[in-house]
Amino acid sequence: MKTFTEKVLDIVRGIPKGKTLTYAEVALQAGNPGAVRAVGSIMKKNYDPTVPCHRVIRANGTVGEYNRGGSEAKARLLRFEREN
DNA sequence: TAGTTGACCGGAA
DNA sequence: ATTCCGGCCAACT
Repeated sequence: MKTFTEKVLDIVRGIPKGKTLTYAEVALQAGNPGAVRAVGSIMKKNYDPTVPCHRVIRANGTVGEYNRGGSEAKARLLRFEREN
């Protein structure tokens, strides 16, 4: 049984290129459907480059925030990956 | 141990 | 359509 954090990181790590998951979806797959805030906290503190956190967006479709270049870089990365 | 914070969400005004 | 409020869970101090 891994910790919630580990699970979240693992899930995000498994997001295929060109695909985007919402924080709610990640929390759901991690086993805590209502822990979307916790997911955000975890992502913020975790700087692991093996975790494509830029593929995690809000439930309403907006990109949300990003610790590595801001929401702009995040949105542009997503668009690039999606077009490819 | 307890209180505060946050890359959120959904409903209400 | 936009703005405000409460709730939810893990990490941080």
